[in-house]
Amino acid sequence: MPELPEVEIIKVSLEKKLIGLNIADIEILNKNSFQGNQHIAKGKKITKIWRKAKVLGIEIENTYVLLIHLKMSGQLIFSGKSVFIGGHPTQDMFKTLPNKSTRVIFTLSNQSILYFNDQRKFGWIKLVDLRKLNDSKDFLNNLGPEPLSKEFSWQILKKNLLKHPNMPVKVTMLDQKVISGIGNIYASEACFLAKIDPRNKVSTLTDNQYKLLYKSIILALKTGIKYGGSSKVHFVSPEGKKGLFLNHAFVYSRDNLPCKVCSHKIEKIKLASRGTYLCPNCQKLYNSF
DNA sequence: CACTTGACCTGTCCGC
DNA sequence: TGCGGACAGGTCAAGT
Repeated sequence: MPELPEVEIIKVSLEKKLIGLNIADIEILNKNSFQGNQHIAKGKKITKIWRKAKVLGIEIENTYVLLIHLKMSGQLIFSGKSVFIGGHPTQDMFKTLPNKSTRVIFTLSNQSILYFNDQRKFGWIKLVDLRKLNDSKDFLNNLGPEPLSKEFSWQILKKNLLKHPNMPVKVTMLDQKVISGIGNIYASEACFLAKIDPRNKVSTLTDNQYKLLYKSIILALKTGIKYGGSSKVHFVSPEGKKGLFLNHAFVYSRDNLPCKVCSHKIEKIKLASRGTYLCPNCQKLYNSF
C-alpha cells in the first residue's frame, strides 16, 4: 500500500477538503472493511486530520476518530466535478465510482463523496472513541519514531535498529516499532542511497553508515512526497492522480535495468519473502561471521 | 526469545 | 488462447 509518502499526500489533500464538513452518510459495502458503529459519526463535523506511520486519523468533533489503514491496495478518492477539473482521468478513474473495489462510501455535507476502494480487502476503517485511543495497547501506541520529525536522529535509528542485530538491515527497517512509515519501496531505495546492501546484518553497520542511512531514509521519503508518491499499481491521490516517484527510483522495480549511478545491472532478490532490489556494485555486501 | 512463514483477498502477468 | 503459479505497496498470528 501506500507507505509514509503516499499516506502523507492523502492526509494533506483530505485536510483541505474535509475539515469543517459534516459526515452526512457512511455506506458500508463490505462489512469487514469497517469496524465500529458508523451511525455514531453521521451528522458530525470533521475537526482534525492526522497521520501516524501509515495510518490516517479523521477526528470527529474531538470525540471519535476514524482510523484508516489502506494496506496494500486501499484508495481514498473524491468523486464529483473536482476530480476531473483540468486533468486527465487516470486509468483507474475510467471506471466510474463506485466500482467493484469500492468498500465504503462517505457522503459529506457539501454533497461531495469520498470513496474507500480496496481491491484486496486488507485495508480497514475503524471508528474509535478518542479517549480509548491512548491507553490501548494498540499498535498505534507502539510505533517507532516518525522519520520526518525532529524526534528522529541517527542515534535513535541506530538504537532502534540494534533491537535486531542479527537481522538484515532492510527487514528491520520495515518493522514499524523500529521506525514508522517505511515500506517495501522506500526501504530498498534508502538502502541504495546509503550504499548499504539490504542483506547486511544490522550489527555490521558502522556509525558512518547509520548516519548515511538516516539521511537516506529522509531523502527517499521526501523525494517520494515531492513526486506525488509511488503508484506501482493502485495508489492515487484523493484527486485521482498517480504518483511519479517510481520514475525517479534508483532500484525499486528496476531489476535487469542498468544502475543509474554505475550502469551495473540491478538485481531482484527475496528477503524475508519480500521482493528486494539492489545494485550489487554500489551496495557492498558484508558476509559477516 | 528471535526469526520465518502463512494467512488475509483479488487481480494481473508470465511461462508453458 | 488457456491454465497454473508467482507476485503485488502491510501486518498479524502461528509455527520453528
